[in-house]
Amino acid sequence: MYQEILTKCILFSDLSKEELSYALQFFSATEKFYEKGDFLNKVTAPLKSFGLVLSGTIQVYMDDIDGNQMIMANVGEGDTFGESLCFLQREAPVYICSLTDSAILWMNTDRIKNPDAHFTYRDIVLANRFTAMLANRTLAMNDRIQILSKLSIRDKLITFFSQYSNRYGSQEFEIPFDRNDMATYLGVNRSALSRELAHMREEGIIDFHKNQFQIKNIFANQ
Amino acid sequence: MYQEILTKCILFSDLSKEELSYALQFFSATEKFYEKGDFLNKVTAPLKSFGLVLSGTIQVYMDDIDGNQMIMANVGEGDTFGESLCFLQREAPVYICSLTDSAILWMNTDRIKNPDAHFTYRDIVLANRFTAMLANRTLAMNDRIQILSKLSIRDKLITFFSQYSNRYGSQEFEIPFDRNDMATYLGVNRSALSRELAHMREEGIIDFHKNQFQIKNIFANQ
DNA sequence: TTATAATGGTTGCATTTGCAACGAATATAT
DNA sequence: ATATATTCGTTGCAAATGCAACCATTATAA
Repeated sequence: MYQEILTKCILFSDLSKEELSYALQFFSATEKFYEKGDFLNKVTAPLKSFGLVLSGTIQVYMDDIDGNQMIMANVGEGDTFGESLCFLQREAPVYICSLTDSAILWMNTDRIKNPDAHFTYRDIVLANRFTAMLANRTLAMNDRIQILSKLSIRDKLITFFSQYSNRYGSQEFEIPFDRNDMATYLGVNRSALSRELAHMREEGIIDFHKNQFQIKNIFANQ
Repeated sequence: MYQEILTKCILFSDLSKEELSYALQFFSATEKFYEKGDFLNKVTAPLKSFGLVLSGTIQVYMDDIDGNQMIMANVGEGDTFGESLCFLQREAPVYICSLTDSAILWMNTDRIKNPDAHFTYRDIVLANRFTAMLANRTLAMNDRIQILSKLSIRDKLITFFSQYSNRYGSQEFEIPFDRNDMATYLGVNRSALSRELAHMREEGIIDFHKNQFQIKNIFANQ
């Protein structure tokens, strides 16, 4: 049922039915269901598993030094969370909360970290897929850091748009955020973001409608 | 000669002489020397290796959409670069340039990605060390994203300081940046950073001398 | 020593941006 | 259908911050 979602994850993409079944077993995959508002972990214990969101949305956050909550990630369908902490068996004061009703596929890396004598070629391939997942994660985080490092909203937007444009090979693309999440991703205030988007549209640099954006002549001004 | 530097890298820490030798061979390690200003890669070709800086400092950057150069990383002694791109064999328009005279240990992940029939237990262990390196990298990038996501310089500094304080388990610590690099890391203007640091000192929240910082009562105000 | 470069602090100013409040439009639930 | 919640844009205002220019101090080189 969740087949399509699984195949979106690099761990399980392009596997035969038999291989998929083996992979799920290799990562000790078990499905669990949560209701809106449920907590997925105990803060006191280190993460023994990482998760793949099969349906719904979950949020990872930690308490800030001044008591506020720092949102670390909103994780939607097909995306994973906690891989690094799980692999490193690192303790971290993170809370994982289900924003909607959700289904999570919990997995662990025990078979990678504690290989037995029968570690086979396909085990190595699966371990490499896990590594590739982390590598992809660092590249995605790097993209975000590029954006966040820009000093002005305008520059952040230009970087953000050009990344999407490159990724899709097109001047026109849809982004997976609403304005609120977009502002969070860019690290700016929502209304200031709206204002800057309006300015850029006035200047003829971009056009947009809801999540659909079009780059017109981003190089022209500035 | 570079023994101490190697052992700082998770790939090579706590290895016997014999194991170290095997690890170097496993990653096809070869040393190369560069002069200040030398380029370490050809932009047109994908990265076939990742690097460990044995001495000196190198910089990774790419051309921005508007022709400016985006600095992606300053890599100092003992730190690595290009692991993700190398492992994924991903092409990316990055420039790698030596800021000083430098010595680089080039390595690759061929033995991980193309395991032969004799893939042994210690090969698995080394592959896992590589994975752990990536996992650590994502955690470090996450810390930086936490900081960059804050909207004010004050909040960025508070987050930055509390990370260091947690890491060293002390209210007093030394940071590895000069003011310029610190401003870049925090994603703010250097003089604005100096100004905010001065304010925080006036308010008795922190004290500092050069790279030596002391948190006094960061919780008090705000 | 002297000269030069690098580093860090200070400040005036213009601009940007966060913030709050509000309203319109749309979506969702009852 | 009606009510309610969500999303998005707009705007006035105050505060934060980028920017540039300058100076002091320290480090480095000649």
